[in-house]
Amino acid sequence: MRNIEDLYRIQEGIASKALVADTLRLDELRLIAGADQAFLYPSKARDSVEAEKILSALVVLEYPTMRLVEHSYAVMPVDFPYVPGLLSFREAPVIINAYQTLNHTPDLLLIDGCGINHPRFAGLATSVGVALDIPTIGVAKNILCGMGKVPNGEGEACIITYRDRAVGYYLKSKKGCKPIIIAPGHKISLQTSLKLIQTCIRGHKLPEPLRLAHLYAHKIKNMLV
DNA sequence: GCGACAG
DNA sequence: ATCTTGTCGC
Repeated sequence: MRNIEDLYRIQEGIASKALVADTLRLDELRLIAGADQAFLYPSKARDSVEAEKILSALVVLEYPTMRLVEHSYAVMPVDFPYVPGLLSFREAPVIINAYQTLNHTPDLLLIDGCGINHPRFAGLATSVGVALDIPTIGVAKNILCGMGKVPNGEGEACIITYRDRAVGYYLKSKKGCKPIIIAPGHKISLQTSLKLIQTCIRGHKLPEPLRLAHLYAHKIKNMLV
C-alpha cells in the first residue's frame, strides 16, 4: 500500500463506514475531549540522527461547564509528509495512541482538521472516529474543499456544500476572527455538530476543547525541549 | 495547463 | 504545522 491510489481507496473505505447521524443524546453528554498536534524537531547538531516527531495532546472537559477533568499526550516519529487531503495518514496514529492513554472515556472527540468536508469524505476527524468507533467532529481554520456563503455576523453559520452534498458549516465564532469550519467526523449529524460546537465556544475563536488542547500541546512541546 | 490545497 | 516583533482593532 504505497501509491496514492491505494491511499485513496483506504479513504473511500473509511468514508463508506462513516456514520453521519446522531448516536448520542445531548442530555447524556458529559465528557468532551479535544485533540491538537504539535511537532518536535531534532537538534541541529551536525551529527544528529534524531527523527522528527509528532505530539498529540488531549484534554477531556466536563460538559457543559468546560471544566478540565483530564489531559494526556502521546509522541511518535513522523512517518508521512504533509499532503493536503492525506493528513490522516500523518496525524491519525498519534491521536489514537494518545486517546488510548486516557483514564476517562469521553462521549465525543473534537479534532483540528476536516471531517466529511473532504475530497473523498474522509478527513482526519472521520478517520479517527471510524478507527476508534467513537463520535468525532472536525473543526478547521481553513477550508480544504467545498463552497458556501461566508458568514459575517458573530454567531452566524452558513452551510458548506461539496459535490452536491451538505458537508459542514462556516461559523463566525467571534467578532474580528475568520469563520471556523465545522463538519461531522463520525457518529454525529451535521446539525448536531454545529450545535455542539456553538455551545463549546467561550468567548474565543475556537471551542474550548480545542483551544485548551492547543495550549496544552505547546506547553508539553516546550517542556520536552 | 493553471491554481488551490486541513495541519 | 513552524519561525517570529511589533502592532492594529475590539
